[in-house]
Amino acid sequence: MSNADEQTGPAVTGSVAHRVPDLGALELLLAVARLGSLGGAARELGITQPAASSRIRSMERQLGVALVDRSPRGSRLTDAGALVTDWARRIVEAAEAFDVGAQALRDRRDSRLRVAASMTIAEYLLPGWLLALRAQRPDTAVSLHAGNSAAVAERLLSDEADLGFVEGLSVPAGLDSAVIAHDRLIVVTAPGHAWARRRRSLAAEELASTPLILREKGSGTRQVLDAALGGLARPLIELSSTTAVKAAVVSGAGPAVLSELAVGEELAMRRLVSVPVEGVALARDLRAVWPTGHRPTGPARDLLSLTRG
Amino acid sequence: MSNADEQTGPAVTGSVAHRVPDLGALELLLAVARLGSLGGAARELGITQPAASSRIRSMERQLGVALVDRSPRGSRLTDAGALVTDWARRIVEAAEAFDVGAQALRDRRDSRLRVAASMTIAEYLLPGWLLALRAQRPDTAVSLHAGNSAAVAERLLSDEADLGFVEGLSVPAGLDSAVIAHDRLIVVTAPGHAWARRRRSLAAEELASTPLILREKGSGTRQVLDAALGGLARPLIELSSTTAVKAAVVSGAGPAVLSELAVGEELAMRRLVSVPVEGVALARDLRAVWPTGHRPTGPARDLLSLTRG
DNA sequence: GTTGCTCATAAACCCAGCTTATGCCGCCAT
DNA sequence: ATGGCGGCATAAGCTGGGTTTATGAGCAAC
Repeated sequence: MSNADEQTGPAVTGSVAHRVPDLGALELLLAVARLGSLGGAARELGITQPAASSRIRSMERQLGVALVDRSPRGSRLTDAGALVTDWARRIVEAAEAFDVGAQALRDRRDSRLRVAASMTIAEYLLPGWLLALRAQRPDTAVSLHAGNSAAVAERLLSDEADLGFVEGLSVPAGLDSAVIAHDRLIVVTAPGHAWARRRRSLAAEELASTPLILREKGSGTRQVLDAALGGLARPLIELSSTTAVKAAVVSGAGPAVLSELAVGEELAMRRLVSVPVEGVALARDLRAVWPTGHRPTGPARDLLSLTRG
Repeated sequence: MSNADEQTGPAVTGSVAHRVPDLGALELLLAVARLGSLGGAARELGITQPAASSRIRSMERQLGVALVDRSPRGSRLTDAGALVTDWARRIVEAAEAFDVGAQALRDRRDSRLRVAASMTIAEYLLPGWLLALRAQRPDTAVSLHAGNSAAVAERLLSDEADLGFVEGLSVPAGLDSAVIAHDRLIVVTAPGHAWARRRRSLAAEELASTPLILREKGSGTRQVLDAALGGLARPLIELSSTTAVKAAVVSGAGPAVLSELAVGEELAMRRLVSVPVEGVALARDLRAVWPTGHRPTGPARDLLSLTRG
């Protein structure tokens, strides 16, 4: 009760935006870490040195932690500052992916490369590819449309797109394709779930007989799973987005089957655990596609070669 | 030459912060997506409806994309809006991890749980654990210090910390421990590297005879690698941070050996590719540690149980 | 000493985002 | 039909955080 300025919600709940420095400040911090000087970082970002100084200072005040050791001949990160900078880098990287994706979403007539992609690929893979493409060919303007396989095929065939990406079992008619990667559906649980401690693989029938958290019928993921199990997947709940499914699994509601792409980050952070399965064909190809005979050239070729390495 | 406001750098280079909506706007967008109404989202975030309306509108103007379909009885995301929202969610999640980590870094005397952790664990794993802990026990104040194994041990033994986390081959004297996860060093290359296409495992001597991008001698990762290879690791370059090593590998400079934790996200996004190796012991345990005899209780026990699931 | 780098402080300015106050539209229950 | 309610948009006015310019002070190398 010593604090009076708290009327809504319990404890520290509330928008995180007021507790996290804005992107400009985080970017500035990364520049300071890299260049070893406030003024240098300021120059790189096109602001003046006092602006940088004040911004770092207000960030330290906001966080309640000293981030940089200033000296008359440069600035170095404190130990806490190094850790904060690492966490900040993840935010900025996510922002870069957002940026390059959002730029591609904007309909521009001058696009030199028009891409059509399935939702999953557009969401998880494409931003990384576009960043790599921008690094190689900085002035390639890209436009992006996301949709299901049929929509991708339609855009390609009506010459509204130069290159497409689809995931799934079959290639739409009229298109040539190249496999660029493999995706697997994997069984995931919260780290606390009994399956998380298994050492032996799960048998197919065990998976089929256990109620799972699933996407609604008709979703791509659900189709592949049902096909692999023979139409038997038993729902514990059905949810309408991959995000909702992930949240339910993390909260311990039960196991789910999701694309490796969708849960890669959660697995890396150990928020989810993957359970080995045997005897079920849960692999599917990710393919680049283009109209039959029209081999990608120019920017499309550049992007294609990036996706395959 | 049609643009006059361009004096430094080529093309669209420059701080991403001006091209990406700020965290508050992204959080608002997520709330709109979840609640299906601008006003509802505004209420949840504690602002007025016109503020939300104006903010979404200016975000749409900034991105040049319509995000929300407004109707007199609610708002739904457009297709592009759904994609943008997915990308935005990654930024906000990174910001939440930043927030919970930064709060723990602040030295607070009233902390009910004092944690000491190695850098790698503090950077990659701890924010997730702290978020889970906050979800379970919202009013547990946590403080965090990061350092090497010896520093962690010292803080525990001098009763400046209640629970520690270390990675490495041995447990410091005077501490009890529990293995909470396993980490492996893995060989990674850019997707374009020759090794990325290998199907057969790499032999130990092949790894030892190839120049690698390495952390400097004395780093934990380097020690484990040298031990596993018998002190033979041959440097192509030596860099002083994991981040720098990753950047070098992504840019195609050569292969490196890094902790699975450090590259998990890059692998998921296919920015890096892992190369299987055989005959080399690159595994190490991640351990929770505490002073011998003093089994963790209270908040420390809560956190410990989260880390093991 | 002088030059050149570093960072800090102070004062003035500007704009993004906020609130309050209003209006319009469509649905639903009376 | 006719309120009433919930949803969104517009307009006007305020505030504060981040910016710039201008200046000062510490330390190093010449």
